[in-house]
Amino acid sequence: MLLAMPLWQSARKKLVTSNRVQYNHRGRLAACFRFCYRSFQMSDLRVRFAPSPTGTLHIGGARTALFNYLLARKEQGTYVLRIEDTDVARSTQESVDAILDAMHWLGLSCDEGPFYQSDRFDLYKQKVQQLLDEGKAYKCYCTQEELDAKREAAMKAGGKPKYDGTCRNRTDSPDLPYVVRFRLPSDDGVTTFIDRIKGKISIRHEELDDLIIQRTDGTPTYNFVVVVDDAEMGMTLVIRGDDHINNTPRQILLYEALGYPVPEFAHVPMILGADKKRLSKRHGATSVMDYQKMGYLPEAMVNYLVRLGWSCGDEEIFSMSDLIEKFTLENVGKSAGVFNPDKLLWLNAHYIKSGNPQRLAGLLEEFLTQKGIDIPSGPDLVEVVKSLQERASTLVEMADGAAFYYAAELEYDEKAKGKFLTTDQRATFQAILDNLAQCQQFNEEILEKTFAAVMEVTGLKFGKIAQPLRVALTGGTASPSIYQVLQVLGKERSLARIQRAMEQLG
RNA sequence: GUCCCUAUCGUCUAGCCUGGUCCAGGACACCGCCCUUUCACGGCGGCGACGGGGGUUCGAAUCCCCCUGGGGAUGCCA
Repeated sequence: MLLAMPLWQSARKKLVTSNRVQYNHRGRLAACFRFCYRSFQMSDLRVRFAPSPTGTLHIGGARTALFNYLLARKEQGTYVLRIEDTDVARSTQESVDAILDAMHWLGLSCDEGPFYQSDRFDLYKQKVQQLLDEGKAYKCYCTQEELDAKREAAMKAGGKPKYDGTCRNRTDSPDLPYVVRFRLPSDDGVTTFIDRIKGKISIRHEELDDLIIQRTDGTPTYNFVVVVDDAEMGMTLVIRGDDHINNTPRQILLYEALGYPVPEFAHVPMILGADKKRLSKRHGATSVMDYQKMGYLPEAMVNYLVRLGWSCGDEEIFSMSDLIEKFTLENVGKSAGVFNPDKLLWLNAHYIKSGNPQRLAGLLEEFLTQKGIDIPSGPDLVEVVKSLQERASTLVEMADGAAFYYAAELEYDEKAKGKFLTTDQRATFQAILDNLAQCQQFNEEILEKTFAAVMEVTGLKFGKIAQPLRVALTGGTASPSIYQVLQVLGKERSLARIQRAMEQLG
C-alpha cells in the first residue's frame, strides 16, 4: 500500500522541515501558517468522507460528504473518499456501488480514492503490534459473555458500564481467543479538543475504558482504523457527524500513542425526523437515490442539504459554485435540524422552473419511458417540458403532466367529460375546428386572432370556449395554457383530438 | 443510570462573540387577497418564536448560573 511517498506527504515534510515548526493541527500557529502557505501554493487542507458500505447513502451522510467537498473546493484542498469496510460481515460491494452512484449524482467527485480499508489490514495489524510491543495495548481473554455480565452488574450497581481491566496486567498468555485492548494512558486525565463547529469539548478519562482495537478474529475495529487511516492519509481536518464526538477523545489518545499529529475536528449536527427522533426509514425516504427516483434534481438536494444546518444571511438559493465560494464552517449551526420534505420539494420546484429545458427533457425521458410512453411518436419533448416547467414540482409530476401529450387515444376524466363534452358544445367545437383548420401555423399571434374569431361567431367568452377545448385536447380540466397546448401538440394532433372529442359528445 | 452535545416562529434559520438600532428579520408550510382561459407561476398581506427561573446591567434574544426539553454516546457497529 505504501508504494511511494504520496505527493501530499512530501509537501507536508517540506512544510514542516523547511520552517522548523512543530506541526500542530490544533495550534493557532499551524492555522496561521497554513494560511500563509496557501498564498503561494495549494492549500494543505485534506478532508475525507468515510462511509461504511452497509447500505445506501443516507441523507445525513450526503450532507457530511457535501460539507467536506465544499470546504476542500473552497480552500483548494483535497477531498478523499474512503470506504470503511472493516466490518466484513456487514459490508457489501452492492452498498459501495450505491454510495458511489449517489456521490456521482450529487456531483461530489473526490480527488483521491476511493480507498478501501479492507485493502489495508496489513497496515493495521502492524500498528496493533506496535502498540502491543510498546506496552500501550494488551491482549484480553475475557469472553463476550463475561463482558456482558460485568457491564450489567456495573449498571445495576449504579456504576459506569466500563471494562474493569481484568486482563490489563496479565502476564500469562493462554492459548485462547483474545481481543487487543488499548490501554488508557492515564485514568485521571482529561482530553480536550477545540471542535471547529462546537467549540471546546472535554472528557475526563474516568469516563473512558480500555478500548478494543482488534477483534477475536484478528480484524481491527473502527476507532482504531479511523485513526490510522486519517493519520496515514494525512487528514488535517476531520468533518463528520456529531455522533462521533464521544469517540474523539479516545481517538486523540490513539493518535498520540501512535505518534501521529492530531488533526482538527468539526462535528456536524445530526438530522432528525419530524418527531425529533434520529432520521430513519420511518420518516420516509432517507436514501439519496430514492429522491432521484422520486423525480428530484441533484441541485435541489444539494441546496436543501447545505441549508439544513448552514446559512448565509437570508439567502436560500445556492448553486454549487455559489457554495464553493460562500461555504464556511463558521456558519454551520450547532444544533440538530429536522428534515423538512416540503422545503426540499419547494427547492426542487424552483430548480425545475428555472432549469434548462433541454437538460430537463433528457432527465424526463427515463420517467416517461417508465410510464410506457413512446416519446418519438409524440410532440417535441423540449416543448413539452417548457409547457410544464412551472407546474411540476418533481420530474414524476412532470411526467404525469406530460402523459396527455403522448396519448394515442386520450382518456377523458369522467367528471370533466360529463361537464364539458356535452351535445350543446357541438357548435362551439365546430367553430373552433373550422377556424383552427384555416391556420397556416400555430403561434401566439395567429391563435389569438383565431380565437377572437371563434368568440365572435359563438358569442362566447374565452373561458367558455377554453375549458371544453381543454378537455378535448388534454382529457382533463387542468393543463398548461390552451395556446401552449395547441402549439406543442401541433395542428394535426390538435384537430384530430377535437374531432374525436366531438364524436364523444353526449 | 452516567457522560457528552444542544436550545429564536410548526420547520430551516438571521441576530448572540462586539448587550440598546429587535414590541426579533428571511425562507418553507398554512390562511386571505390580487393576477387569470383551467391548474400552476407570480405579486401583496396575515398567522407565528427568543423553553422556564434566577442573576449581572440604566438596559439582555444577546453575558453568567440552575432547571427543563431534545439529541448522542455508553458495541468484539461505523
